[in-house]
Amino acid sequence: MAQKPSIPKGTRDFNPEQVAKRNYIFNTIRGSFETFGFQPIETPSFENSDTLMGKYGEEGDRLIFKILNSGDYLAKVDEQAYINKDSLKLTSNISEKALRYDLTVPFARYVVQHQNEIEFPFKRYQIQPVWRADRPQKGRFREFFQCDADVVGSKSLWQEVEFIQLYDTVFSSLKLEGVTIKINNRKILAGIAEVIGASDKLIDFTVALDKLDKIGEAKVKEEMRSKGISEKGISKLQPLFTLSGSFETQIESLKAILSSSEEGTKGIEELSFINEAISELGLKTATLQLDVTLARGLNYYTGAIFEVAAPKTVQMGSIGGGGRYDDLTGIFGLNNVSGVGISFGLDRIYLVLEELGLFPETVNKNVEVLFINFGDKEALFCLKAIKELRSVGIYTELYPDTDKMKKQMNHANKRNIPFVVLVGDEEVASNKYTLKNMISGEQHKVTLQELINHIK
RNA sequence: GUGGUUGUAGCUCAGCUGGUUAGAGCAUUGGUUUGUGGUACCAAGGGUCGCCGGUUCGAACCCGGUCUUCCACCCCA
Repeated sequence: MAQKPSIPKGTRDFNPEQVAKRNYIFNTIRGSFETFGFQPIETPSFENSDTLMGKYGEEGDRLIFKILNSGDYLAKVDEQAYINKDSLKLTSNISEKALRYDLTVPFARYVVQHQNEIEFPFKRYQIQPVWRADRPQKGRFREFFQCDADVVGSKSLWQEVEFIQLYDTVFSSLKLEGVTIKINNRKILAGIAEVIGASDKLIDFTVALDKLDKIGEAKVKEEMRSKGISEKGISKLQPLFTLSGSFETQIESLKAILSSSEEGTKGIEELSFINEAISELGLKTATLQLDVTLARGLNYYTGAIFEVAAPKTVQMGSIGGGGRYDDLTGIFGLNNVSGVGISFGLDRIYLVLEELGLFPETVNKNVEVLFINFGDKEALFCLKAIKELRSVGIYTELYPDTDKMKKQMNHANKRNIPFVVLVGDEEVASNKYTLKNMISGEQHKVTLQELINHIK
């Protein structure tokens, strides 16, 4: 045998059943997006590098797939950078394009580029693959789909409220009950950093805080110390580590901690507004939870931050995330256009639904009738009938070759086709069809009309 | 990027401390049954043991490298 072909690390092939299941998720999400008033757009798989670089933090830049320039790409390389093995500089010399890393930044670029055609506020959704040069592990791939819905051009907190409802609607439609929608606000994180005198270390501080439920209080403090946050500041954080109770009680505790920070207080007001609205409106199956440790690495968020956790019975990272970004289009030259959006991780949702057995039986619409092929004369006779069946929407196939009956029947069996039609000399002569039910084994001679009625 | 783990037939896996022609189940193909599938029985085909190199009289097994799998970290959907 020739050398076995393979696909790159972190990528996957999908068989017909998997595609059917993925489409089920896509269709459910798309349906919800559209009922909430979002319209679809698509953007290219790859963008100019400078559109993407620097938007996801240092770590993000490393995980962006760069596309090698075409032609003699070494010709334009900076000699000095080459000699010094200066990868950073060399990269910008030999690569000017990169695969998209998420859908939010390309969307911001789209908004700026098409600002004169767009009627604001603009609600768009986008379902496309993204690529990350990450090490694969459970639920982490190098190519995966994101399903994003964003609104730009409105600062209203009602958008945040609607996005929480949208999450709830989608997961309820997928019968995935018990998800937790975690919410936080960047202003609160900034406020806390301000209070403890670590405003300049906001990122380090939030990254450490984010790990609280994973590595525990002691190690979080340790990490903060190693990042240069003062002991005095860390001690001020103490109330945070013991924060618990309902959304409202947590809000009250935060108010006390953040009373001296204008920004922090603003964040609290925003969260309260959203929580009160959701309490009034109710959620179908999801739970809204305040999580002050929720940070998310993407550094373009400025207001609300969302993350969705799968039900506790499954071990899976977040299955969705999002937030508000006030300045994203500003980077591309369009100021004062605030955006907020959420994302669904299709591939992870798939794994969760699979693990919990939540895919409906009927995702895969199968062929219903297979006509056995006895020869060219009979096949032509069959195709006339097949034409009729198909015209009334019955999924029908003719076995293409005049193989042995046993083989043809076996084929129907393997593919779980429920009905088989046999047409030989006898049937052609009498203008009838022998219809066999593959499950019961029964068979009858019927007319074309009876055949259709029986199957429909 | 760091650390660990995995790779034997199409699939799931055996293969003792290195020792002759590498096995099983399922799947495939043919037959018992040339107008009847699922069951049964019989038979056959299919592997340079991920790849490259090394140690050895001898390597699926030991060593090094590389790719791949899965996991933890980093980070994240």
